[in-house]
Amino acid sequence: MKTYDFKNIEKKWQKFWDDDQTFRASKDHTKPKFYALVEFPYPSAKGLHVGHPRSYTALDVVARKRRMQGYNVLYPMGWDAFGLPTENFAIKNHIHPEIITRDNINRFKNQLKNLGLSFDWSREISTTDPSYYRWTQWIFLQMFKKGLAYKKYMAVNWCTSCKCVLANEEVVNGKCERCQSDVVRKNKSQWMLKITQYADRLIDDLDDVDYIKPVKIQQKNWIGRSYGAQVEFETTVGDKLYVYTTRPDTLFGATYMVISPEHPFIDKWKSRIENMDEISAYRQEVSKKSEFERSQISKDKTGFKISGIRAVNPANGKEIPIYVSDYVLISYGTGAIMAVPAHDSRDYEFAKKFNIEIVEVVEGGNVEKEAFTSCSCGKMVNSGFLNGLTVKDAQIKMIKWLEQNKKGRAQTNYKLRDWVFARQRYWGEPIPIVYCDKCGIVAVSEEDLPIKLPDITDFEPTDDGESPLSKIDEFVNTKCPKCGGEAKRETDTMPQWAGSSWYYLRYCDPCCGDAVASSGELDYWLPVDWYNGGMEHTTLHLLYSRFWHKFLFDIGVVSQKEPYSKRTSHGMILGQNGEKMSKSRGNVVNPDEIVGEYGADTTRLYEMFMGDFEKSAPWSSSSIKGCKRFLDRLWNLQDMVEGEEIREEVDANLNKMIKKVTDDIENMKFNTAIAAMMAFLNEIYDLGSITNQEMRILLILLSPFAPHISEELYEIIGFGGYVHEQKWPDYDPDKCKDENIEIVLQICGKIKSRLIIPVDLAKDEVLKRAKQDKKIAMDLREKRIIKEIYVENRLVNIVAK
RNA sequence: GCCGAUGUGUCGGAAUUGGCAGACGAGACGGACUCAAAAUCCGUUGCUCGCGAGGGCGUGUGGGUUCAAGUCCCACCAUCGGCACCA
Repeated sequence: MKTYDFKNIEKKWQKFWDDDQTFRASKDHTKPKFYALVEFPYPSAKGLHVGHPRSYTALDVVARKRRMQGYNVLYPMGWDAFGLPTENFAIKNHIHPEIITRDNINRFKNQLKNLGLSFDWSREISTTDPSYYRWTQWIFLQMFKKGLAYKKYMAVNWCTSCKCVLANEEVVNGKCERCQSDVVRKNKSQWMLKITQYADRLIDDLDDVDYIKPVKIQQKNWIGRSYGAQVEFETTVGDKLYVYTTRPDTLFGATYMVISPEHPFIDKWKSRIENMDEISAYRQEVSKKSEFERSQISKDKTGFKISGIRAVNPANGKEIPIYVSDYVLISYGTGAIMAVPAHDSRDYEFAKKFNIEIVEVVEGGNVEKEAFTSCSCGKMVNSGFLNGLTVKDAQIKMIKWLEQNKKGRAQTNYKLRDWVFARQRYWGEPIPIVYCDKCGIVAVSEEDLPIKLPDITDFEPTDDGESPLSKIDEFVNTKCPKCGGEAKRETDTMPQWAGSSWYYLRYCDPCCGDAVASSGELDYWLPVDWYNGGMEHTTLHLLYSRFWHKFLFDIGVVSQKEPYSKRTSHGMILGQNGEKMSKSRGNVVNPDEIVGEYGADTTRLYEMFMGDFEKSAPWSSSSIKGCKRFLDRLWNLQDMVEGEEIREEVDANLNKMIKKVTDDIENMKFNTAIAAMMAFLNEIYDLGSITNQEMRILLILLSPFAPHISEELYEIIGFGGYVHEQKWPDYDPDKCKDENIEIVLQICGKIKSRLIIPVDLAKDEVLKRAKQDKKIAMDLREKRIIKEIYVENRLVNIVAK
């Protein structure tokens, strides 16, 4: 027997699979399909992280198993390669991002190939490829034509040191993610995508997909739909103020109003505001604060009362004061609120500080001490025609009253904001838009796509935060597609989330030249059957791509409402010390070293065995040895093969193992599937030998996890053919049962003895035998039996006094 | 503050969904082989009392339901993740 030379064995099979194109998805559309997808990586300079293979191996196991079960499997891989880190590296080292990207991709690809993942490399894509981003731009154009892409003058995050605009996700605790300097708000005209138009569908269609619960909950919370009412308040200047409230039932308790410092009402009526100096100073002060500072000082409420103007509570006609305070946000609802201090803790705090009247309208709490915010109990008081009603009934009645009296209406609101879809950066997809003095904002014509990134050498953004593209005259100056006159190109590029919003479509038909993908391929492969990825993408990538898909559904590009029918998530791999892996903590594990030392099969096996797939787990450099040992023991089995057929004494456990492994893979219980195979191997070692058929089945079951060693042993033992072409074994449910089983005998729930009985023995007979047991009989001698419980094939419990 | 997840030996983790807690792996300890070490193989390994047969305790804490609770209910504590003045 040769030693287990995993290095050469793994190289040999990786080359074979490559040459043979073993894992190429078939064009045969008559076969049942299975589309498995993992999030394509950002090819960073750091190389592969041990976390990547966890997700990739998991779906690789599923994909390999499904192929053996007769499915036409699509398991593709590609590169989400536009983005900041590459661009920053380019600026620093004066290397073109394209070159950096190419090198990083090569490195990543090499690392992935070393793991023996069964990707269909013939469908490899990169978001930075012009033939790919042509269609990213095309989708943007369709959105623009449908009014879903629009420009808006708005506050953006501005890094004072980098002199550039940052995305929200690039701002950490009010500081620039890269240089740690302060981020302030700056007004700028930005491209936006109207994701809010899809808010309802993005929530409601979650009912039709199989996503793990936390993902659905997080998306729902992020979209933040709430039901309430818009209410009209008259003011003493004759103008109206509108508010949004989820508690119209408490309208009688509204003792003041608050408008946000940015509210246009202030400027409109500044001549009537007697303390405008005070208000202006306050607005100035607030505008200087960053969003971060504004949320940090949330405990202490600030603000000023507007003198000279008062509002009228529409429910009771009482005049109430209007305040300006930054605890009211201009970006949510109407930028103005009706304050009900008795039943809202923020209003309560504000009212206490400014000595405003607090009127209880729902009884059940103690409004002397704190706001009573529960709306599940209590009756209405001090509320005119609502008195005595429950909160629920009062809400319905108040909305009806508002509508009848034309003072308001039912209204639904969302926390979700439109998507800021522009970056003043080089390394992204150019936004295919032209500005013409005559025609305004004009879409580039579709035949001119892709608008390619010009080849430049200076990637620094300009001092005023414009994209580096704005410095390239040949790029900027163009002709208007409409009138043919002089025009200028948009120089902003798309955010990194653009390319990843539709990549799963491109895999279906990666070379298609006249559409995102041909409809025949899309109809066959979609939806993605199983998509695994990180929880951190739940409210960004996953939501964005669902939005794009729904848009593409609306314009007839795809014929399914949802892109992914199943979404799962892997837990993070932590460092040995249980902390998140990072360079600064010095606990990073390099996958190349692990593969070099133990081999790809052991690495794959360990990543699947280390714990519950959905939970995070710390890396252990000693535990991985157990997986290596298991493969060594498997390797040594080749000398223990004797006999042909499955032995009777092994049959039951073999069938149990097949069932366990088959079910566990589908349920992502990879750790227990491996444990079952380890237990089987231990049993074989106890017996001292294994037969051909037993070995064959063991190798087939193990092959999705450890494909190289499985192929090699399959060849060495000489079964003929390759393990990956074998049919996945079935199990016989009848054989999974043992003939005799041990049951537990309890008295009053305490285990007293055990008994071996034939399986499925009748209850009466079991109880009879149980009572004949020496210990049980002894124990029962002085007692009276009250109850006898028999749980089939499991236990007997006799309750006696 | 709100939402979500988690809490089981020395460690990673199992437990057919209410039915033998600790599968499988790691580590540790003992033994075999070896001049020796590594590797390998064979044992032991939740805590505790007892020489022993055997007993008691045990799934974050406190209560409850049940013949039976890691699993269900109530209250609390801790850790992690997300959101955070969203009216």
